[in-house]
Amino acid sequence: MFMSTIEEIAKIAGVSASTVSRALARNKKISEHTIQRIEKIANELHYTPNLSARALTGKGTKLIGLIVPEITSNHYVQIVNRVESELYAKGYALIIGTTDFNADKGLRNLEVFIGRAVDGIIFAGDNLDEVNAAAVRDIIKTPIVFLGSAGDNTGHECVAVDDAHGISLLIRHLIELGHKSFGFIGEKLSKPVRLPPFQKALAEWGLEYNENFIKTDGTERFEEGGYLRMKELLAEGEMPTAVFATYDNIAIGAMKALHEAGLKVPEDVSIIGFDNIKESEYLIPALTTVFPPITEMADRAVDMLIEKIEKKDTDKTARKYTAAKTILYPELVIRQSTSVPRQ
Amino acid sequence: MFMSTIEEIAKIAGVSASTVSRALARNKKISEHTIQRIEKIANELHYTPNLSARALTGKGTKLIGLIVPEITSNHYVQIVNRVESELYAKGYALIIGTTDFNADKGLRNLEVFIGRAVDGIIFAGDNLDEVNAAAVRDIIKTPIVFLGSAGDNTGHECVAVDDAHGISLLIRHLIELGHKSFGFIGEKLSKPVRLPPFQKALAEWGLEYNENFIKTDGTERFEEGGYLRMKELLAEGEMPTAVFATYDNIAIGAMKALHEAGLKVPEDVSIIGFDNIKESEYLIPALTTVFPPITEMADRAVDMLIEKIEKKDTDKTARKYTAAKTILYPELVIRQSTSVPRQ
DNA sequence: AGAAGTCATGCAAACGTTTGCACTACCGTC
DNA sequence: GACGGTAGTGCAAACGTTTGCATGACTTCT
Repeated sequence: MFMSTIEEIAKIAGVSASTVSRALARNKKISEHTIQRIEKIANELHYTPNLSARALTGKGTKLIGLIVPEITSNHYVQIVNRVESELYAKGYALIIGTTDFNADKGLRNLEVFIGRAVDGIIFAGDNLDEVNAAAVRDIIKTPIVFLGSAGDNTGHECVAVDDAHGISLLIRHLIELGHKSFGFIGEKLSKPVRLPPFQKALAEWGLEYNENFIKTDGTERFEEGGYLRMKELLAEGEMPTAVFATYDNIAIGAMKALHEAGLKVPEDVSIIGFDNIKESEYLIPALTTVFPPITEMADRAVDMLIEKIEKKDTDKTARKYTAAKTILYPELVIRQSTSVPRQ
Repeated sequence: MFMSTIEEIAKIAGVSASTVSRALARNKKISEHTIQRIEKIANELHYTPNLSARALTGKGTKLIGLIVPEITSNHYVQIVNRVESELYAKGYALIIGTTDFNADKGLRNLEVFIGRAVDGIIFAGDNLDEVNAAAVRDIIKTPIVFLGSAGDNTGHECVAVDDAHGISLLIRHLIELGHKSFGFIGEKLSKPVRLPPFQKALAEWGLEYNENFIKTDGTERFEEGGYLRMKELLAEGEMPTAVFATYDNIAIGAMKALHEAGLKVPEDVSIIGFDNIKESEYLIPALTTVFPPITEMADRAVDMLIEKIEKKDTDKTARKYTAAKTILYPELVIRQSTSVPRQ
């Protein structure tokens, strides 16, 4: 039932395999009558083309590879989710791989995907340099688009969100409320993308940057990291009046630590997260957070990739990289976890 | 660089393609010396076998399809995550599809996967009947294992978690604390799997089952659904002393509603969730919840599938279905959202 | 009526791999 | 020195598609 071949259809229809192939592709050279007949048979047989065979003839696999650092955080879940549904709608299937923030694994994934003859690749990661992207671009014939933060400037085709913009929004909000001392919890990364803009924003407002208020260790374990780092901050005595957690999930842990210490959010300490995960609105207090346009990011990446694939399909000659870089901007969602500082 | 063929290697090595193929498979008929030489060349060329071609010869694609209802809830995220990493370790790649709880889409996914010649399929979903699993089993030659709740008894190869057991654990816990009236929020499903065991558990303890305390509408939107349903309960006046939310995310919304109504958890109302998402431990109060062994579920499913694939590989003759059904049991994680009822 | 054109279809090669079979050398044996 | 064995390798077919080219049957024009 499942898994019949073009040959079988041909036999039943009393025509040759080529005719079936063309009929199914609605090639104009085949008579309407034959097309109808063949389509009917194909349906009855639950015919699905063998994509491996098709791939071999250079017609593409309708397979897209998506590489993400990990898929348990809300951020990447949303991306995977959106990319999958967009791709499905366009008739592509999604194959995914994770890098665990590891450059080698990223490269291996790339090789694996290429061996599987994917039609295109979306490489997501805050840290585009994880893989030596420049090299990759030159080596790979498969269309690829990068998806990440706006930090890099390596000139690849990519869609990125400007974290720095979100962070300056958040600092401005805090400053307007009257805050003067700021903490930072999160982002223990080989190449941090949120800490530098944080420092820069502070500097722009002529604000003091207190090294002691920056906590990065162990924050790759989100809730736990946030909890532990906030406890550490608490133990050291001097406290900032506002703390920026680089992910909402870190903020959750941090708020727990504050609660246990008998401190109130936002009265004693204001907290801001990043991501706007779906739980944030329902936290107590509801979390003020930076909201990157994930859906749009995913859509753009998919569109760019598909366009690239189909363009490549037509003019196989020159594969020029019109290295387009789409930058998207996050918004600030103000809720109850921020207020004017005490006193 | 990437994407060289066996032919090219053969040319460089001065041997035939078949020799290269065998050398790369470490076939004993090829001299050790030749193997070394060919492997060296293959490495230099970054050779990756074209899996489409290999698939065509019946050697399998090393591709596994995973079908889930959706991938934004914590439960399925964890499953996808674990399945992916297990599979990666075993040299397989993962292709995923979502059904959106829709039987047709499930079937289409199945067809698509088969057309892509996946080596095996994991079909996850609380509701195994979404797809007429019995029919599927007979039709499909591709190894498949189901992953879901223990509700069904259609006799497929599957790994399931016994939700009912978790629910009886939870009811017992509540009863031991002294609760007498129980609410239920969640699960607007074509075939509910948690409500019946809930009712059954109540009956077993000779407890009254109050229809007014069961709220299911709109709970497919987790936080929001929980929030709205709890508000509804609150508005109706009479309140249970304990409420079971079928997902932790629903519990989060419910707790928010209670908070806004000025009610305290657990003093005024005890709340229990289901899933043990990573945020639960850090909620205020930390959430008591039923914890299904997701990691183990995923591992078992992968193991069963791979075993099935490789067994099928050896004895191609009989493909007998030793329809094994593995049942796993959830635990109850007791935290701060449950306590003795007031008065 | 024959040439030229159109339309529908078939043939066969190609894509990259695996594998049964055949072949060559070389070895040791009697 | 002919025979069988074995180790190493090549040939060619097969997997299911797609597609350029060839073919054959009509139609239409002159």
